[in-house]
Amino acid sequence: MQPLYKMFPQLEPALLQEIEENSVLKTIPADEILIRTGQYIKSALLVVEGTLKIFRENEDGGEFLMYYLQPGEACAISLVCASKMEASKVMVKSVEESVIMMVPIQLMDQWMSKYKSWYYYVLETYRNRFEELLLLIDHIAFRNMDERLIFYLKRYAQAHKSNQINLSHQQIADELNSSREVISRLLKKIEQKKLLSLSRNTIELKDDFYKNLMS
Amino acid sequence: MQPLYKMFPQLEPALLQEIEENSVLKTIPADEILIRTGQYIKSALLVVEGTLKIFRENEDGGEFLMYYLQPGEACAISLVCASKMEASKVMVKSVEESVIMMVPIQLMDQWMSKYKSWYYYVLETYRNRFEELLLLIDHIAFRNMDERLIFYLKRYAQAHKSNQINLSHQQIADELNSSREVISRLLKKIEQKKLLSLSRNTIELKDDFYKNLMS
DNA sequence: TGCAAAATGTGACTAATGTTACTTTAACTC
DNA sequence: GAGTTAAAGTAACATTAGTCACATTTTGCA
Repeated sequence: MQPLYKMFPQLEPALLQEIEENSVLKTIPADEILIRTGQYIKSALLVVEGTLKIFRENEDGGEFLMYYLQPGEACAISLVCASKMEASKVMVKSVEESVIMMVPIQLMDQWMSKYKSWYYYVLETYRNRFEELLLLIDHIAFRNMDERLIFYLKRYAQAHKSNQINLSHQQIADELNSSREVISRLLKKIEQKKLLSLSRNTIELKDDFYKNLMS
Repeated sequence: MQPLYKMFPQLEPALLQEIEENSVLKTIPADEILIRTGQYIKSALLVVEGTLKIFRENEDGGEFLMYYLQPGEACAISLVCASKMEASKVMVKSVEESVIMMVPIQLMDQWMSKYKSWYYYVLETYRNRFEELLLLIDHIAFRNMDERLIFYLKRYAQAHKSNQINLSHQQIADELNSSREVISRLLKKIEQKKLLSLSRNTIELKDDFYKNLMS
C-alpha cells in the first residue's frame, strides 16, 4: 500500500498522522455493500485503495449508477451525513477489493477548525461530487441512451483502469435504468462501427472508441 | 424585512452581528440573473427575501430547473466555488424581487473555525442541496413526464406561495427540457381530471391537485 | 459428451415523447 | 373594433425506448 501522504498529498503531515492514529483501516472484498439506503452513518469514509460505487437503488433492485470513488477521494455523503447522524440516501459498494479508512465523526469536526487542509479537502470533495451529479443530470436530462451508454462505458473503463469491461448487458441496463434488450441493441450498433468488440460477459473497448465519439 | 436572527435562527448572535457588519445587502428585481455559467464567484450568497432559481442552461437557451432557494437558505454553489474562486457550473436567477446578502470569501473561511454554527449551517446547506439533486435525478431517471410535470407544478406553487402559476406552456417545457406540445397535452389531461384549470398564461391548481397524486 | 443455466440475439409490438405544420383563441394596440 | 401577436390546441407522423416472446449461443460442469 502506498503511504498516506502520497495518497492524500493535499493533507498536511500533522493531520495525516492524526488520521493514522485515530482511524480504522479496513479491507473490503469486491462487491460488498458498505452503506445502504436508510442506514445511519457513524464515520466518514476515505478511499485508500480500490474503487467504490455510489448508486441509487430503485424499486426493482436496479442499481442506478451515480459515480465512482477512487483512492484519495472521500465519500461526500458520509462527510455530510456523519456529522448529523443522518440516514444515507444512497448505497455504497466496493466494485473490487478495496481499502478504506473510517474516521470517527467527532474528529472530523475538530479537524475542520484545526487543519486548514482538512477544510479545503472537504470543500473540494463537495465540489467534485456536485459536479459529478451535475454531469449525471445533464446526461439523463439531455442525452439519449446511446450517448449515455458510451459515457458509461468510458467511465467504467476509467474507474477500472482497463479497456475490458466484464459486465452482462443486464447489469449495464440496471445501472442506466434501461432494459437488457435496449443495451444489447445499442452495443451491437457500436460494435458495427468497430469501436468495441462483444463477447459473453465482456466488452472490449478499442482505441477508436475514445476518438470520434463525443464525451 | 424580518430581522436576521429570525431568518437564520441556526446562527449564533455573534456571527449574525459579523454578518451584518461585513456583508452587502442587495435588492434584486425579478428575473435578474445573479450568476452565469462560467462566471467566477467572489462571494457567498445568502437569501434573505424572495426566491432564487438554480438552473442549467442547455444549448438552445432552455432553462432546465434544478431547484429553488428560499429565505434562510444559502447558495451551495457559491459556498463551494467561492472559496476556490471557481467558475460556476449553473445559473442563478431571481424569480421575484429578492434580497440577498453577499459574504466575502475570506470571512467564510474564518467563520468556519470561529463559529460552530456557521460550520453546521454550511454542512446543512450541502446536505440539503445534495438531497435536492438526488430527488431531481430520481425524477428524470425513473419517472415519466406526467409525474415530473406534477412535481414541477407543486414545487413552483410552493416556491411562489400561490396556487396560481403564471407561466406559458413553453416556459414549463423549457424547465423540464420537453416541448410545448407535450406539456400542453399533459396539462389538458390533468385538467380533465379536474385537478387544475387552464387559461392563457395561468394554471390554477385546485385543492384536489394535492390529494390523490403521488409526490 | 451432453445438458442446464446464463447470456445474448431477434423481431414484432407498444408506449412515451418529440416534431411538423397547421388552426384557433385570447389579449393587446392602434 | 380591426389587426397583430403570443399562446394554446390539434392531428398526423417520426423516433426512441421499453416489452414480450421466443430462438440461439456460450459456458461450466455433471
